Amino acid sequence: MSTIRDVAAKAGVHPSTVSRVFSGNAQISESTRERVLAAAQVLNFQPNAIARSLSVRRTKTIGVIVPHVFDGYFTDSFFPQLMAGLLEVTYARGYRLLVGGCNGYQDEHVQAMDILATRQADGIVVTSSRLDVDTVGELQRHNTPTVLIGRPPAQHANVAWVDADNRNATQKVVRYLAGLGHRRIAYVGGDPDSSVVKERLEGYLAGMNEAGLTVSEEWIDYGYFAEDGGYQAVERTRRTEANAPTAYFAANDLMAIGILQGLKERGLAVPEQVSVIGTNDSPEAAHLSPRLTSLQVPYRAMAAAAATRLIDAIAQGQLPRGQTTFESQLIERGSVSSIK
Amino acid sequence: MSTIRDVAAKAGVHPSTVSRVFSGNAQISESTRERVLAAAQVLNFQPNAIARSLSVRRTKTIGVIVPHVFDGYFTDSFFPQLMAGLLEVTYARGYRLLVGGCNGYQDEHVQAMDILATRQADGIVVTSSRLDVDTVGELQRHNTPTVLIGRPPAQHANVAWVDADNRNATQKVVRYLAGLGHRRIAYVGGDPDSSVVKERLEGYLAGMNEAGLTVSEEWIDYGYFAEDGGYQAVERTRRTEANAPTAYFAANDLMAIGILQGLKERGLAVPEQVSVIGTNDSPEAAHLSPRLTSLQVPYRAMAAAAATRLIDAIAQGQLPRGQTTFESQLIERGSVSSIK
DNA sequence: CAATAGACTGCAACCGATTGCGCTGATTAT
DNA sequence: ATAATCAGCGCAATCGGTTGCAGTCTATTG
Repeated sequence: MSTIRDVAAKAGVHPSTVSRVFSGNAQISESTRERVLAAAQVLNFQPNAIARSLSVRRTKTIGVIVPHVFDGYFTDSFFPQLMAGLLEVTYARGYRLLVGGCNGYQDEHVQAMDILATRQADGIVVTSSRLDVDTVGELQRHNTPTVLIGRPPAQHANVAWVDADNRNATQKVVRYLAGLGHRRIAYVGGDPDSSVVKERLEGYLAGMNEAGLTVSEEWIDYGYFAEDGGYQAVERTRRTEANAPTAYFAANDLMAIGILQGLKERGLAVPEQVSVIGTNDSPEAAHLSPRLTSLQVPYRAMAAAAATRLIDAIAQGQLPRGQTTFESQLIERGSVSSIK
Repeated sequence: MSTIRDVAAKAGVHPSTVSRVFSGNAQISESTRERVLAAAQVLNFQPNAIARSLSVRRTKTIGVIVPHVFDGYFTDSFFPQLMAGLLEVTYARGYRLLVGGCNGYQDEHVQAMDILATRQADGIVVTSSRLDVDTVGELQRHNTPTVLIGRPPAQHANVAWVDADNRNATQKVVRYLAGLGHRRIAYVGGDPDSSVVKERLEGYLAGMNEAGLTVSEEWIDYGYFAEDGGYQAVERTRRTEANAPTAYFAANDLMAIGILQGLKERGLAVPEQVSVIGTNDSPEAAHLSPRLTSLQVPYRAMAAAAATRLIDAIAQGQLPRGQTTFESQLIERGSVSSIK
């Protein structure tokens, strides 16, 4: 591989001139430009991005950590949409994505810090916020370009984030269900330590309250985002049939599928006897029977917005700011009906 | 951010000593090690990975290009499985993944070359091989660590690759269908310019031949991996009902879903009247009705193998070699029945 | 015609690590 | 007691670009 000095020698100029020719932003006479380009051509010269990064202290890369050990992570539609949104804008802006695995929330934090501390990326988007690991706090303390997908714990008021309207959307779902006459509505969340799940729970509680419904502890369960968790949630929520929910809201479609399955095995018809609403509008939702009504969260748009905000900030040499909430949309299909 | 020299100054040693302490592989007395570590501690020193990369000419990163403009790419289960497999091993080996978008096959080639030429990654895994863009050839010409997922065109015999047994698996599927009494079997491929699709077509032809069945041109169609393509494929393959296929094999589940839909609209019952087999065993396959029989291709394992082979080669400072074929497995569900 | 303003390009000091070589002092072998 | 060995560490060159500063040359202005 040839270097800038090889080209300089061949073209009879100083290396700095070659550099200027390739970085574009300098006054170079047409004749020397041509000579340099010709020399580069025959030497098959390509500037070394690593050397450039070292010099300009910019990598044109943004980092993202994915918890590769959670199988469901790749099955759920969140991940593909996240990547799609991220790539859409990184590509358009001439950036690339540095993706690292991690084996849990604690490690996500370690990996994120590592990527930034070692200057492998210009900024990072972090996708999970859990209350037990203060990733956000440390990221802030290090003054490092970060934008979250998902709202941070309250103590970090001025981090940049994009988020879905988890609380409101859930409240709306409950309102919708209550409007159809449902009085016993179950909330099946994912990981109870994640902030999304907490926000949704708040929305659920608010919605129940708004509708004048008292909630029974039995209706609140956690399926940890897995199909089996949804399945078990129906067992746990239906100990006494008199108090059993007539509607379920699940924090993703995988759990909703588990719920559908559990209901079916108990001989309960959906939507005639029990209604079910999932979240994420994953590809399979439209193909289940009954077709699953699902709360569509615009993850792709959120990811794109996050990347845009991050890259804008990096370009201007400052920390990202701003916080945007995206509206979710209920995709009504066939898994919900009213109570007569 | 502090540098190795800051630490050296504070610890009263030479920068090279600090370097040796951090890279681990050198004789350093316990006392100086401690002093250096202490100094690093208070200065919050983290070695700059970019500088290190420049010096050692290794980035601990492997590249992969994803065609982010194809919507279906993110909906299909190939992408998540690819990433899962790649991350699983890159993580374990202390590598990270550099992901770049691209807007088509030609651009995939450009991006791949760019990542390598500019030394942003130590190697690359390329996922598509089309005959009209000679990515593989150029990659080889540049002597750059590459492993393909998918078999390259015949002229590049000694590239490293992992692939599914596309030809054989398809032949087996046809044999299976023929064994059930089907005589008019359709093949609905994806992009006809991709080598996977060509291999599958060969397998299809071989299977038909083996079963002593003559194939009608009308049974071969291309849905370009999209649901709508599958839908249209049934229109095109059923011009004359007398010659209409009694079984469909689709190159992914998305197209199979389209086929299911098209069949339904024509009032054809699956599997009673027509059988359908998809490919990829995507999450929705198990939840369709009828539940879709699908050819499961072990993409995750293939990706993991590709990454392993690549990293092994990089670690030994040589080019990856070796070619492995993975067996696909037919997951039998409810969309196939025999012809009486 | 002298002075001044650009336009080009070279110089050299970085960016932040790594590493072969050599020196010093202590330990072990003879 | 001397020589040989080796652990431990410093020196300085190197990886491949970038960029502020200054010098040269040409063109323009008064």
